[in-house]
Amino acid sequence: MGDRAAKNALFDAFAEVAKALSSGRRAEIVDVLVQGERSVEQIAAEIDQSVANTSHHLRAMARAGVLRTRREGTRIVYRLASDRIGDMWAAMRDVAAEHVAGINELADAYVGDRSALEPVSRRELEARLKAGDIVVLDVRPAVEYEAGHIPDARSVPVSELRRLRSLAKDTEIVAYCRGPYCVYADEAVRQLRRRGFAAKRLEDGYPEWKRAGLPITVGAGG
Amino acid sequence: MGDRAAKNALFDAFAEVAKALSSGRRAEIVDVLVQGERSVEQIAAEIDQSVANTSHHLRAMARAGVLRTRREGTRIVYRLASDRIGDMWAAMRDVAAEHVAGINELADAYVGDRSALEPVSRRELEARLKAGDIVVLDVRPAVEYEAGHIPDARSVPVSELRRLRSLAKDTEIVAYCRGPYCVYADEAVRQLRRRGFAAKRLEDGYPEWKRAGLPITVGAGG
DNA sequence: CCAATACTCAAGTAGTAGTTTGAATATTGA
DNA sequence: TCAATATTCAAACTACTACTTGAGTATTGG
Repeated sequence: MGDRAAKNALFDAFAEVAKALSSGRRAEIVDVLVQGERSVEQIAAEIDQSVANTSHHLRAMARAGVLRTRREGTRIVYRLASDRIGDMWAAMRDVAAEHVAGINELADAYVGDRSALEPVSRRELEARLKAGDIVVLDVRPAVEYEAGHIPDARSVPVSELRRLRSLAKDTEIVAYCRGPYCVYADEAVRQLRRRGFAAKRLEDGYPEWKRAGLPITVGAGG
Repeated sequence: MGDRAAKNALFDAFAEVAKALSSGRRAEIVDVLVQGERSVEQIAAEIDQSVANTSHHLRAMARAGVLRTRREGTRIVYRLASDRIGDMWAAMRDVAAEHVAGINELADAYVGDRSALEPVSRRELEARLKAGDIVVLDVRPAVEYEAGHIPDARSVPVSELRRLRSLAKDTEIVAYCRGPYCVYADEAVRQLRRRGFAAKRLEDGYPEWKRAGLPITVGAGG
């Protein structure tokens, strides 16, 4: 008891969890799976990698314990082993945002300048939802909306935003998506503004809303 | 904006944080530094590695943003960049405890069987501290006690436990140390029981107490 | 300025990780 | 049973990581 070899083995096992998230592509995989389960092919498409390579990463992560699988016909569907993995990913992102030099420049390069989009805080959105004077749009893919969304949000995937008709021009809109580093809501806000709507984006996304313990709705309905 | 190269770079940057904790020895370094700042030599001794190798790890972690340094005479003192790093380490450990196959066996191999030590929960310790009917012993090294401890705990490093005299045999004792995977408190409880005291250990340790938002005392005093 | 102390750097080795390519396996629906 | 689809496996390559050894650098106290 208490010897070096045993301590090494134990801490190596802890480190396995960090290893499971220690490549950019694996971090992206977690970021996708936080939104709900996905097949290998879908994940490969999201992270722009070959199916074989994606499969390799997924297996490694499953071996480390952070992912679970389930078969659905010919497909294998991967999901996070638990919400705690999402918490850890959030902690990791926060640490990076606070301490990694140059992360802001990298984020800007990816998401572009957001200051014009007037991000709305969770707190503010919550208040205005209660007041009922805004329309909230969930611009993620429909499956992610169905897996869970902010109450009373309408599902309008960014790819189908053009078809949106039934909104008065003076309605205020808040769009949200996967999180602070997701560009769907930015794209949606820019598009809506070009068409004359008063649109803003939520400063983060659905997972943060859920993690904060705010109410959510599961399924297709409102 | 929103292109692949930029997204890769951003997520690679997030992954740097995980990489900083993705070896067992680095995880141990974080586990030590959660207790307070340390010099390179002290850390090397704690993790049983050469000073050169330890220095290498420390620099890499500092480069990744999770550690900060400060010079003190001829020594370089490393510390966590912020408490959020400790939160992330805790999340990692929890995920491992929940999901990594075999972690319990590894933990048992290192800490031994704990069931006989009758671990006391934070909640219970809090209540009994208020009632004032127990003695709490901080069995970590003295510097760690001074960096912060549970109010009214007495500093009795496990190495000096033999000298402990001034306790009535019928006093109930709760010992605590660095956390659930630290063996100082186990060692202390076993030793105290051999000498006829009624001793138990806190189920986790000081960092968890602090993280839970419970009151702490900083400095040498009670 | 010198010696002692504490830490970092550089080079080398052995082992591991990420990606690609092409073949192999498992399940479904006909 | 057979073809089609979805996923995994195996091999190979490149690049990186952990650790060791020995030399180099910076600060302190005399």
